[in-house]
Amino acid sequence: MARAAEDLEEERLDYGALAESVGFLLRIAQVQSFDMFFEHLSAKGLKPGEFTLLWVVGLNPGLRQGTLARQLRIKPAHMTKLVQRLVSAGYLSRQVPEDDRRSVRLALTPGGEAFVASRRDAFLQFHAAERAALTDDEFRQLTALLGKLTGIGGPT
Amino acid sequence: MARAAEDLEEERLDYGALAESVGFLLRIAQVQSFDMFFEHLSAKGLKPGEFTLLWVVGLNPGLRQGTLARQLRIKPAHMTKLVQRLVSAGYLSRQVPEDDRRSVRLALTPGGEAFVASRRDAFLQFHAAERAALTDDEFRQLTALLGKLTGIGGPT
DNA sequence: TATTGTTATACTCTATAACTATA
DNA sequence: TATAGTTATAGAGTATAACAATA
Repeated sequence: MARAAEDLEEERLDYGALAESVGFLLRIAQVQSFDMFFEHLSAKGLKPGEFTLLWVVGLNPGLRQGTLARQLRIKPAHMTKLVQRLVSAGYLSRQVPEDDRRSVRLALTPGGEAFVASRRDAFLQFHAAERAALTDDEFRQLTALLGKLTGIGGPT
Repeated sequence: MARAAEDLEEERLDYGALAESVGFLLRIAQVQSFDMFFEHLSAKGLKPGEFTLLWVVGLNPGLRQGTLARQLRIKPAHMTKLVQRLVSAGYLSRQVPEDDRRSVRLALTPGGEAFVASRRDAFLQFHAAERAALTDDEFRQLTALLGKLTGIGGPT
């Protein structure tokens, strides 16, 4: 080979079939997105996993812990620790219902409500920044396709 | 069991703006994809990160370690450990070039070549399984959009 | 001084399995 | 017996910062 200078090599590698691998592209895109999240929101004390959990519980109060774990693809063992952390922080409350005392139902505390509300704008702003790289059409296509892959969202 | 109520709760949560968040959907889709990767390929001793690295080095021999880290969005500190592991496994060789003795250039060993070659079919099969959930059109749209987001692939 | 890669520490998340308490 | 959640351990990946060698 030896046809390439170093900066050319920097710009465009040969990925072969990997360039058409959904899994690989998802991985790269997701890591980029996390970087962007931290750039925008780490100063506000937000972590993607924690904020997502609080957000979803806020919209679905009384949700069972296991249901949440399955929906967010978080492993039960990790969910336990995540919930403990957010309970300690005063954002989340746990309630064991009478009809099935094995389970745990989650809700935001007033402090949790306030925390989500105060970060809501920053989160939506980040959301908008992610859209910036795409046209409106592309954005709709992408969210629809990812929604189809994940079973989330779909026709709203 | 109050099965009806549980199924309903299980099926469709309210995600609010999160259902249209590219970052959130990427995260869920990517976790699913990793699960699928492990189902198909963990028996072959493949891990996504390691196989990707070997694959790309195989297609771009003499690649600099730092270039690879930036392209694959792997942090330098982690890249060092990843490379050490693959060198120990006998799949990767390191060479310090004369013209810049700070840098490291990577190539597959014969063992590494054989390893990638022997897993190539299983990897392409996994790749095909990921496509199965989408029509050809949707697949092309998705890879094109992710390619645009990541700067990988694009017009070949 | 800046860059390349290494080392070290800490944290997040995942994988797995054993455990409890309920059903 | 099965299910919901917990605990414990190991590992993969990331963030951060300090560091050595080289440019």
